[in-house]
Parts: sequence; C-alpha cells; structure tokens
Amino acid sequence: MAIAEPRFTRDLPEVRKRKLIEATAQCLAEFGHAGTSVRAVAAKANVSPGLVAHHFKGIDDLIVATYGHVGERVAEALTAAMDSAPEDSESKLRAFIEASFKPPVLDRDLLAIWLSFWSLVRRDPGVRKVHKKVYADYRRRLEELIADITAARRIKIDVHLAALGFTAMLDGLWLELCLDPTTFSRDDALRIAHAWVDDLVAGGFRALGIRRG
Amino acid sequence: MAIAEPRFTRDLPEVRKRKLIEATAQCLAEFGHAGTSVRAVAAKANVSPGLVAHHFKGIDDLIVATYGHVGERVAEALTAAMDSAPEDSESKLRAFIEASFKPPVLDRDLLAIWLSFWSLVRRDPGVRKVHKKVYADYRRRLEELIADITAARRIKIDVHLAALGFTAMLDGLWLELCLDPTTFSRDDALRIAHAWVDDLVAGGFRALGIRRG
DNA sequence: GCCGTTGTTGTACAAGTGTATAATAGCGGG
DNA sequence: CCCGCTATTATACACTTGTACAACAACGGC
Repeated sequence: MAIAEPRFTRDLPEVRKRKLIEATAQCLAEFGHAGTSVRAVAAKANVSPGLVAHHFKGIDDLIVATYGHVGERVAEALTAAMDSAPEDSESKLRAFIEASFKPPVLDRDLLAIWLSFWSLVRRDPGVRKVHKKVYADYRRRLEELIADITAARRIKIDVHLAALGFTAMLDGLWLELCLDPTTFSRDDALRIAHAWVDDLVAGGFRALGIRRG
Repeated sequence: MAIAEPRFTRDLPEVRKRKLIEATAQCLAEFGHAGTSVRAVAAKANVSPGLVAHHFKGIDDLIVATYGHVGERVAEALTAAMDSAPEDSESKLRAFIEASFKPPVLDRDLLAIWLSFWSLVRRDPGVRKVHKKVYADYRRRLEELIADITAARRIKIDVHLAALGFTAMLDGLWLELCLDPTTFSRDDALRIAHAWVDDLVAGGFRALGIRRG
C-alpha cells in the first residue's frame, strides 16, 4: 500500500504568493477582469479560497502584485535586449524596439493584466503611485538613449518631449497590436518605430525644438 | 390634497435605453468596471433591476452600447472641429489634434468606458468586430488627411504606415494623459502632435518610404 | 520522537449577482 | 371614458462573491 501523499504542501509565504500571482495572471488572461475573483484564483492555484485572503488583502491587491511581477519581467526582457546589443545608444534603442514587439512583451495575456491594472489606477492612490513610477522609469530609459543619440550628432531637440512622443507611439502600437493583430502587423509596427529612429538620427524632428522658457 | 404623482413614467424603448446607457457611463466612471453591475446601473437610473434585463441582454451588452454611444459623440466632436477649420487638410489635421486633447475627448470618464470595452474585445467576437470598424474609420480619416497633405507637397511616403504611427501616438498620449495628468501636460501633448505635423509638412519622415513590393 | 508554529483547509454566513416571473400601472387609441 | 398594450415593478430564486472562523496538518526545531 502506497504512502498517502500529503493533502497539501506548505510553502514559504513568498513562494505561495508567487504561485497565486501566476494563477491571477492566468485568470485575467482566460476570464478577464470580470471573471477574476478570489475564488477563481484559488481554484486555478489548486488552493482553498481562504488562503488567498490570508496572503493578500483582496483581489485588487493581487492584481497590483501581478502587475508588479509581470512588469519586472517585461523590464528584464527589455533590459536583456539592450544589454546584448552593441554599445552605441542607437543600437540599444533599436534593440528596445525589437524586444517591444515580440513575446513576452507583445502578448495578449499581458494586455489583459495591463487593462485590469489601468482600471484600478483611478480609484486607488497606491496603484496610481506604482503606475507613475513604472512609467517614469520606462520613459527615463528611453530619454537617456535619445539624449545620447542627439547629443552625439549635435541635434538640438527637446529630448523630454521626444521621449514622451516616442513612448506614446510605442504604447499605442503595442496596445492596438495586442487588441487586434489583424489590422496591421508586427512588421508594420517595427517599420514605423525604426523609421522614427531613422528620422531622429537624420536630424529630423526639427519641430521639436528646445523647450522655450 | 395633491394629486399623487405617478410611481414611474413610461418611456419609448429608445429613450429608456439611452438613459440606461448614460447611467452605465456614470457607473463606469464612478465605480469602474468591477462596480458596474445590472443593479448598480438600475439604481443610478432610478429604475428597477429587471428593467435593464428587459432592454439589454446583460451588462456586457450595455457596455458595448455605451461604447457605441460615446464613441459617436467623440466622432462628432472631432468631425465638428474639422468642419469648422479652414478647408486645407493641414488645418483640418491640426483641428483634429486640438479636439483630441480637450473635453469631451480628453476625459477620464471616457477612458473608464474605453478600458471596459477593451477588456471585452478579446472574448466577444461581436465586440471585436465593432472595435475593428471604429478604429478602421478613425485611421481612414487621418490617412486621407495625411495623403492630401503629402500629395500636395510631392512628398513620397507610405501614408498608411504614417497614419498608423500617428494614430498610435495620439492614442498613447491620450491614454497616458487620462491615466495620469500630472506627469506631462495637455500642452506637451499638443506640442508633440503638432511637431509631428510640422515635420510631415517639412518633408520629414523620409524613412517612411513608399512600401516596397 | 514529540511539539509548537503557522500555513492551510473546510465550512459557514451575509451580501451581492443575474435573471425569471407574475402583478402593476402608465398612456395612447378607440 | 374605458380598454389593451407593454413598459415597468416587485419579488423570488439560485448562484457567486468576500471574508471570518475553528480545526487541521505539514514541517522545522529540539
């Protein structure tokens, strides 16, 4: 007679939390925000509903943690792409673009998580703070690259505005591509983004002059 | 003794539906997607819960109808701005930009509706179809303007890709400005968008050459 | 080997959910 | 003025939700 296997296994809080976060990501991808409840997450993680409440304040807290977790993985993917690119800033910026439009960044499941998180930004000040920091970091990295590229070529533009416009364009392309991959293609997005860099390097965007005052 | 006022008033289905749609918009703005239920909408419209089921299939159907309704109002606002602009395409494109970054288009409440709608796109084919059409119309209008502007100036670029990039940038700026108006300002967004047009008119975006093959 | 800590379960309960149903009543047509 | 149509209500029901609670049991320390 086989030894009865334990009815459950104990995990360190840190480990269990991670498992619950991954279950939340799967629920958001599979059922959307509306179908992602404490119980749904618990079921997906093969765990009792009470355990979720034991580790997290509620489903919103869990979604924020999920955003933080996958957000770090996205940042890692982008950083890895830049690190494996040549040393010059233009190459790194282009590597950033390439990484932005392929998995794990270009991923329908990721959009589901992002949408849920965005819907929390408005009412929860803590969430708002996290969102602000994530986007500030995101923009700062691109702004530094753009500043490098333009400085080396003696191009005088407002790099802050340029970075804002560039990130907005990347975000928009990413969002619309995740929502509906049939209207335009990944390659279209890549061509558009690379063309932006081409024009930047060629001294375009003269209209984005240095900010006055 | 005063005449007892009627306990409720009858409306034409069309009128009642519109009231329910407006109540839905308010609920999405006030409570978010999670807090927008059949009952919440009914309460907001001072109506019994059963009535909602009588006019709509469910809360998803109501959200789609709300998206359609406010989407039309947005389209009207943008069209009105273009109509009151001078006849040339550049002026119309700039009027489009101006209208995009002020109410009723730039509106946190509108984003709440958009987010809910986007979260439905993935699972509901009907919703996906509506989204596709709305965005196709949106892009086509801008593509025509861009085509006009470049054709008049003998500028050879892929207007389709240019329109894709421009709409993505506008969407991204709009989204991020609605999410967090403190990181950058409406004026920043306007400067960025107008600078894009400046560069287009000046013959920039040479990198967006005519699509090969 | 036992014991204590605590991660985990199962259950219970109140509140909220969508929806079906019969009864009500506003309002236009005769 | 009454009548019929149907928009609307009120209620009921089955289900899901979040959370509290006591009991359980896995696993490390002694």
